[in-house]
Amino acid sequence: MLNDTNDFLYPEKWLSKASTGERVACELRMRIISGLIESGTTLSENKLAAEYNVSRSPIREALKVLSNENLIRLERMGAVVVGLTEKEIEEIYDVRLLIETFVFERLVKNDTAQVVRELTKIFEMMQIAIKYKDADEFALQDVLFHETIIRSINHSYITMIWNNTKPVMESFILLSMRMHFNEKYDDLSRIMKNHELYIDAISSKNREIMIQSLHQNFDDVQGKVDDLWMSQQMLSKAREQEKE
Amino acid sequence: MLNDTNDFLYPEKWLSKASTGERVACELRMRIISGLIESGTTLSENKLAAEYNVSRSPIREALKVLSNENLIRLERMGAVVVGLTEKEIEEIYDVRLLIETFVFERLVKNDTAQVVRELTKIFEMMQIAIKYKDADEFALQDVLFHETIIRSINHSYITMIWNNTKPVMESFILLSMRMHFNEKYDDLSRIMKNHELYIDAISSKNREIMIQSLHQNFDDVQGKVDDLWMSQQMLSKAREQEKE
DNA sequence: ACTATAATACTTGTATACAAGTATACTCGT
DNA sequence: ACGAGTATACTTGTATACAAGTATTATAGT
Repeated sequence: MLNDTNDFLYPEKWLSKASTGERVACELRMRIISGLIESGTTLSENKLAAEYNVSRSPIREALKVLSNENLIRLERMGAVVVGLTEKEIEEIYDVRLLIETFVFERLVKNDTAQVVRELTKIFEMMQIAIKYKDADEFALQDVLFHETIIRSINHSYITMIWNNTKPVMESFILLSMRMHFNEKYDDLSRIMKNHELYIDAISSKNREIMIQSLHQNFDDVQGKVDDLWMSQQMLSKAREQEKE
Repeated sequence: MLNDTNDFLYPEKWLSKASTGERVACELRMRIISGLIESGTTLSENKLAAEYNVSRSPIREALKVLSNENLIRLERMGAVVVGLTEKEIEEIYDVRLLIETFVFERLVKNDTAQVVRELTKIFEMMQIAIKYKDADEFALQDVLFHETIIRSINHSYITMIWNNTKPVMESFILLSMRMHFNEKYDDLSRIMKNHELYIDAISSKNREIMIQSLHQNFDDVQGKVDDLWMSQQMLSKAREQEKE
């Protein structure tokens, strides 16, 4: 109905106790970021409600959420899809760099034993995810890793920023991981190395290592951008074929 | 009905083409930040709808907004007011410092003539607001000043952060300005001096001056925190008297 | 007096209904 | 053929209705 080849892009198991509105938001987000819904498209509440077989209430809720995330622009008549270009991806990582730097400066003033413990656990979960080639789980843990760092300083407004950027980041990483999880083991080991570096930096409170790992992050992002671009290409090709 | 002595805290003229939901959000925000609605209170959609004589739809919308701003926590039964303590105010200014520093680093790479022009205009508007003792207008222009700086670099996610922090900041500054506008002319001139410094820093692209003005900002905030505290005291006294 | 259970009153989430406004398309007059 | 104006089909914003679930209170049994 929505898309013959791939009804739901967002893992349903992550939506166990989510409301209809959240589900729609997650699904729409994935469809926008993956390029399945092209930038510039105008979405109508009624059409979406019909498409997803729900009422306008949850649709409105979802659109508000996506609007907060800068994925759509709520206009007088319809919601215009903004989408995620390379520029936006760079910008979202600007923000992550910004807040993670801030968080690090706070972290080094406190006892980091607890957070290091948590991060190590997540790190090991990521290894298991790799072992069983579970791209979705890996993406989930990857995002959780950074979330754990950010939330550890109990800064309500930094947490707020994270909450607003997380969904887009999560969807983006999810798509990217699905794309190259099975082939590019080199990249994965590089990502794991970098996460190890993060833990080291926090554990030793060493600013130099932190800067190094943040920089490596940028390289990872570049890879992810390429992946997303590939993903969007593939999806649009699939769509073309569907039309035929 | 809402409050015998002061029906609306948020300037109605700023809500000319706002929806009911936005109005409710603005009003509730002011009531929470001013301390009229105490932290820990549980708000119910039905009660709010009855109180404001509107349906639950705009109330729900407003609560979602306030939840995004960390002023309330949406729980299973009711929305719990978090409020704005000194800690949160410090944190919101952490964020502003963070993003304004980031913006400055971007700004110095571009031509700043246009933004300097805009800032100068706003600066003059602020002077007029002082001249006519219009605290609300002054607060509006003050917020607009920073918004202009932040939006000037066209960074969608930095703008997003601004959009999410702006309402709280605006309400906070509004209350603070109303509190001491008539007495403390010294503070006002200090604020104006600081804004002049901001313009100088951007105009000359001088990092030293920028840091100086950002630091002065902190002093201003300290004053504002005192004002808010005073304001909350006064309002709660007024409430006590009302009860008698 | 106290506990367990049942009834009740409240909560949110979703669906539907309605009103006001806007863009599109069509018709009529020239 | 073409422009003005109207009709129509859409849009959102708000109100209301309903359903499912939760906390509270009252009641009954011991």
